Amino acid sequence: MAREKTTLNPFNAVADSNRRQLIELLARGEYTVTEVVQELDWSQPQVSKHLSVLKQVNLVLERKEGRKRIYCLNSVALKPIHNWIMQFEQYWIGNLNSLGHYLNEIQKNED
Amino acid sequence: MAREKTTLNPFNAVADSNRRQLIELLARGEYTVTEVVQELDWSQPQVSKHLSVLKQVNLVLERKEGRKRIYCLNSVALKPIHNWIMQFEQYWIGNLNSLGHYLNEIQKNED
DNA sequence: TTGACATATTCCCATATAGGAATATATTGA
DNA sequence: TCAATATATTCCTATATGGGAATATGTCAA
Repeated sequence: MAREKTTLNPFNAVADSNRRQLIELLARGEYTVTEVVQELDWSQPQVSKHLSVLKQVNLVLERKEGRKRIYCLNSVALKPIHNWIMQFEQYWIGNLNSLGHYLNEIQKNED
Repeated sequence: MAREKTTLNPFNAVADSNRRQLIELLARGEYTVTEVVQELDWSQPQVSKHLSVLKQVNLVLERKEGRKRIYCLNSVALKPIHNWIMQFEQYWIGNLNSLGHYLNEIQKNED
């Protein structure tokens, strides 16, 4: 077997750092392919291809206007990642917050 | 070029659904390779290889005990994903929360 | 030392990229 | 119709998988 397809789900689509950068850009508003090309200094096919991957996992919305296509982030499609990562949030709160850690220790000693 | 290495960062390591499942298991405590094999019903090399990837991005901690190796989740290594995803949380709160949406509409009409 | 157990590593292969270059498609305006 | 603009697609290649099978490494116990 090979790796899972990048178009399988947001986890795979977002693994690529260029696509994360593109997502961050599109979070700021609507962009034309040409505008993305100018903003990120990528080649035009590179932009179109990355947008295509994001479109296939519903991470971007596409709108036609004349010969232009306008893209924007569909942030809701990031929720699966959010939901998955949130189940681990509890684990590092106790580990990193020194006050919390201190309080936990006190509580332990009170038992 | 090819895809980014799975061992480049947690984003790439976590893209694989099997590794996400393994992470969920290890969040529940300490596991031996053999115990993971039994729990997930994977082959032993498969488990060792996936653990190796997770180890290289610091997502698991490894401890030796006799001929056994005991692994557990290093949840803090998930924080980069958490941090990245949190910057988009604001966008779907307004979109999904119907009360929030309702209030936003009211506010609009007041202008 | 030897055998059994626990784990890691190597070898192999089908598969899927990402990016560059070239080209195709679609739309507009003259 | 034709040229220009905007975007998508195809072709190519180097690279990196993930899993199975086989094997190597390490450690214990008798």
